[in-house]
Amino acid sequence: MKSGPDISRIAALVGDPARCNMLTALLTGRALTASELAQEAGITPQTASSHLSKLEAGGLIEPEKQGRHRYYRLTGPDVADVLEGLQGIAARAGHMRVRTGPKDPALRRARICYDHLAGDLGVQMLDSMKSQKLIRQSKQAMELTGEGKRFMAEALQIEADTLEHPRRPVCKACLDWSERRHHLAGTLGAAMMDRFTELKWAARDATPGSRVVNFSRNGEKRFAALFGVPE
Amino acid sequence: MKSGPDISRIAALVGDPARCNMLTALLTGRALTASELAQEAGITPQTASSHLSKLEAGGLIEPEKQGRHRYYRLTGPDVADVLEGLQGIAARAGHMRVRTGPKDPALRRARICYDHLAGDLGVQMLDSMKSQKLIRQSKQAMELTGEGKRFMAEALQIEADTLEHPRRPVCKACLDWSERRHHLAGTLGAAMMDRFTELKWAARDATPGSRVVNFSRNGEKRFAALFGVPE
DNA sequence: TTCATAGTTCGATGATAGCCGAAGCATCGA
DNA sequence: TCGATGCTTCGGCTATCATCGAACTATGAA
Repeated sequence: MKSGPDISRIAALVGDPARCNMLTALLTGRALTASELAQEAGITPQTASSHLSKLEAGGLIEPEKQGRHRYYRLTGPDVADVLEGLQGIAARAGHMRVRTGPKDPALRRARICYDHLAGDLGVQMLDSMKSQKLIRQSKQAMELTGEGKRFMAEALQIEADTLEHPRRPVCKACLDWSERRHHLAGTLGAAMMDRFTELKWAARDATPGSRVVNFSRNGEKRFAALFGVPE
Repeated sequence: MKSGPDISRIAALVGDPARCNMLTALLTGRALTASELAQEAGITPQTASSHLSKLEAGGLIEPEKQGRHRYYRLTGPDVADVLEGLQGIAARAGHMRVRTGPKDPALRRARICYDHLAGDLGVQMLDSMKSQKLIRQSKQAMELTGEGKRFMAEALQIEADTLEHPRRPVCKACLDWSERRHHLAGTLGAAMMDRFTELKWAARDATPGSRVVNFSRNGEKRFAALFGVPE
């Protein structure tokens, strides 16, 4: 009888317009930062923070800490299913709604994430390194394989021994801003980006504050020879 | 940007504990009256009425008027899907909840609905009559087929001509209280119940106010020979 | 170290909405 | 025609909760 609060609590979380805007923004599969979600919902960061902790407590989203950012994503496909089911009912009952499309193609292609490569090309690189068995991922940790160490030495003149650092892992999965998947961070990720720059395969955009990375024609070709091309 | 209220409105409908209790009560597939839903939610009929009109406006439930009762059911399987999806998420995030089982088996078996047969046997009868092509259902209206008229005359000594009435249809689908499906009302439904009583196949329970209909052993056998048995 | 940015916590405010009592319709039974 | 029952509408009360300003913590950059 009095055993009220269960499914209605979850539904009430989705029932607030601000939270709902956040969730539908996450429905694309991309993980977004708290600030981005606040902007998406049209509310201040304080309010957003409150909403986000409620959504997390309700098990609808989960955070991934990334430096001073906090990326949020949906906890699973079942959450997305429910949201899409609600969309279907809402469409039947009244007004539709169109989601805003993807933004800024330049940033999505290749950009700097602190000191390593991110964007489509960054994700592609990590994917390729995994399928080539240059990197082995076990549980939380990632590490270079013997094959991987040889590859780095031959193809990019990077000696694995020089990468060790007391407070920073060699390999680290870093959540990508434009994709839902990870790219490669850590000292290896930084060293590879450095090498790309030295080899004049790529260069950071001249515009101050821009995170865009421009690949040369030759650089893109060499990159593709090692790691393939996205899509 | 400001195009806020759509899917969150639907979710907010489910988000209220009282409304949510109503919806989960309807999740069994049975249609329930406004009063029953009020009791299920633990609120007064006034409050329930307000909730029900909101749920109806949101396209989650639809009413079927039945005399002075108002039966509500979920509008479709997609609504049930969303509710079950929410249950899954809620179960993952916290406490489960067990639904109350079915009630009062005697009433569910066979009972009087105004003047005709309802319950498992009533639903079974209409189902059987449809599959035997004794009744044809087109759009809203139902009518006896030629085959059906012969059947009534031979098996139950009911002449179809005598059933016509200026303000009441011969055949009418009536929503069953215990099942989600319809049984047969109208002058035909009433005439058949009368005949069952005359033939001593069945009798209304002696308890004052009781709606239970008791079938004799012989009556149940004869009934089953014509219309089969439920389940 | 110092500054800037991302994010959180706290407290006060204000609006939304659930709730029930009382009264009004509608339908059924006699 | 006259109650009785199921359901709805109206009005007022109250509590919940979203919102934001201000202040605080943590991480990265110079």
